[in-house]
Amino acid sequence: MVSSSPDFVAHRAGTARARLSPGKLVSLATALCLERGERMTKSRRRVLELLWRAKRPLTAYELIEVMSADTGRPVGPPTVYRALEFLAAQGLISKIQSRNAYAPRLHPERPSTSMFYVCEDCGESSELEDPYIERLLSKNAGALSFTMTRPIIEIEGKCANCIADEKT
Amino acid sequence: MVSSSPDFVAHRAGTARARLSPGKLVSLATALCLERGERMTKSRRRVLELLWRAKRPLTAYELIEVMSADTGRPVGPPTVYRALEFLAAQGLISKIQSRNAYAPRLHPERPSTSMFYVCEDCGESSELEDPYIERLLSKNAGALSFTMTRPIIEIEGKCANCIADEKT
DNA sequence: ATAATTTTTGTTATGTTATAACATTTCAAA
DNA sequence: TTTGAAATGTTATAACATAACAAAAATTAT
Repeated sequence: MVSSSPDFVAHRAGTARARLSPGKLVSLATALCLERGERMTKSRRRVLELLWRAKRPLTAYELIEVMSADTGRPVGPPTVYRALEFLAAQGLISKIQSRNAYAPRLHPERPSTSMFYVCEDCGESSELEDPYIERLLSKNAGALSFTMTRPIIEIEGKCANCIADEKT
Repeated sequence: MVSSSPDFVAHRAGTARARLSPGKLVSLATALCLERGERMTKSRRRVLELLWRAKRPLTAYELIEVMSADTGRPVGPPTVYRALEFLAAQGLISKIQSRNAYAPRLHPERPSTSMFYVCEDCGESSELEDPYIERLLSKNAGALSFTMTRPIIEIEGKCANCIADEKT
């Protein structure tokens, strides 16, 4: 994993939600937690905000680096992994399995599954929801007498920018 | 990761190919490699066979253990990872990202993408192909000006056996 | 056949990702 | 304001994966 420090630009996205400011997003997330009787603590908030501001999904250790720099003291892996686990359980983020990295979900208030289009060159990811595909997958599961609980859909490929760059 | 030793029973599958004997499968794989000017060497063959015989996807370190026991001498991680890399490049296996484990592909001769239904209780996986879903994903990619090269589709849930067990 | 070249494997070391276990602190309810 | 539950800090280690280079095996050219 390359260890350059993350730049802070909004995620690319297929929906309006992508344009929420970090503050707004954190407010929304906090409200969701409140509704659910969960606590949006300092490190959880910080992790969510860092993921939201990042240009691409970040690894746990990238978060650890930034948060350690933040506080001037070393932050242990469990701190970050616990925050990630919590945020994922609340549907606020998803793990990008193919990169061992974590991305914020654009519509945490929705139960529907996020699909991620991940550029194999630059690592940027775009999130999309497609309930129709989700239903098809669930239907296929049925044919196997399998009960679907959590689809993981990650599309590797190249983003428009990287394709353009290749041609120059 | 639990480290119990793998049992050797055929993968569950949605197609006839699942019933190929390990010998037949290895022959087919060898033939494919030959066509392509690639070599099916001893450790590659052994890894493929172990994955084919296993009841569920195996981790690299499970393979290392078995192969070390096989030969009476320690097998290093690079040996296994290199074989896995080769087999994946030939379309003979897929990595199950959500479990850091590896499964054989039922139809290595086909270019189409495999989807894996993975039981979160017992770890068994069933493979399915669905060109229609693949086309939908590719179409969505287009809407993002994204060129799809490799979809990763893993469905977590519960297999029929584990659901039945729960009810007893 | 044998030298030269390429591919594969062996070996050692290390890098990266993630969790276990237990002490301490924080927070909210009683 | 105690008390109990949840969250965090800290240390250690487990689990997953690759880099770098030496040795061996297979392939090709001579």
